[in-house]
Amino acid sequence: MCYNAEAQTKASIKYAKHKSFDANIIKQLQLKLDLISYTPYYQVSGFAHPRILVFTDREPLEPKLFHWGLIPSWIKDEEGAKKIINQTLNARGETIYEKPAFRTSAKSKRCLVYLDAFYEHHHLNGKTFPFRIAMKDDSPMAIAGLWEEWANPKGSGEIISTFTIVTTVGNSIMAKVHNNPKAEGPRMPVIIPKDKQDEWLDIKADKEVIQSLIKPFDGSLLEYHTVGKILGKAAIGNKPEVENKVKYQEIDWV
DNA sequence: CCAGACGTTGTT
DNA sequence: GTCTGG
DNA sequence: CCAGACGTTGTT
DNA sequence: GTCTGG
Repeated sequence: MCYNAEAQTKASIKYAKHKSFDANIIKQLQLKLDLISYTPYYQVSGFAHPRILVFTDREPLEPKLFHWGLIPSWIKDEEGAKKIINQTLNARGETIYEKPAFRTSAKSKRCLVYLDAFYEHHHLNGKTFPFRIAMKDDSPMAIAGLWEEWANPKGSGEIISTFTIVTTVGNSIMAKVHNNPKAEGPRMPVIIPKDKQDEWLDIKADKEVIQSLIKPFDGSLLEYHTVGKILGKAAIGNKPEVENKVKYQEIDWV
C-alpha cells in the first residue's frame, strides 16, 4: 500500500504555514525548492525512488530531499542497496521497533512526508482501476515516515539519505477501494492529524506515544475517485491532469 | 561457530 | 499461473 | 504494489 | 549492526 504518490510542493508550503513559520521562512523554503530544482510530482511511483521533500525530527524546520525507499545503514554494497530499496518503500507500523531495517529509525529518525494524495488500484474482473485518495478539504496529508543515511563502504563516502512510509490497518475506504485479492488485509499509510504532527517528530517521544499515533486515519475526512491509467504503457505520466476524475463503465459507485 | 538475512502488499 | 522489473 | 514477460534461431 | 538458522 502506498507506492504511488502526489507530492507537489504545495503540501509542504501549507505545512510551513500551519507551523506558523513567518513569511521570511516560507520565502526561504520556496527559494530552497528553486535552488534544488524540486520537481513537483503529480504522480510518481515509489519504485522510481524519487527524491521527495521530508521534514525530519532532527531538523523539523529544514526540509530535506530524500530518496523514497529506505536503505539501512548496515547495507554492505550497491547490490544490497538496490535489492532492499524496492522492499522498504513501506514499513509496517506494527513492527517498526522490531525489524532490523527500521528499528533504529523508529527510535530516533522519524519524519513527515507531506503528500497531496496517494494512488491505489481497485481490482474487478481481472482488471485494475486507479483511484486517487486525498483529504476532502484539500489539506496536505502528513504521512508518517522513517529515514536513514547510508554510505557505501566501498564507495566515495557520499551519504545517501532515504525514507520509508509507515503503514497501518486500512480503514473502511481502503477496504472498498484497494481490493487486491492477493493481499493479506487492508493497509493504508499512517496519516498524522495536525495536532499530533509535532509528537511524531519529537525526538524525546517514547515508544508508547509513537505507537499510539500509528492507526488508521478517519475515512470520513478523505475523498476518492477514479483517475486515468497511472502505470504501464498507457500511463498518463507526471502531468497535472493525472489527478482528474476519469469515469469507468465498470465502476458505478464513484 | 559462520553464513545469511534483514521487506512490503486487501482473502469480499 | 508465476516470476521479475520498476 | 502492478505490468509485463514467459522462447528460439546465425546478424540489420 | 544484530539476529536466526544450520
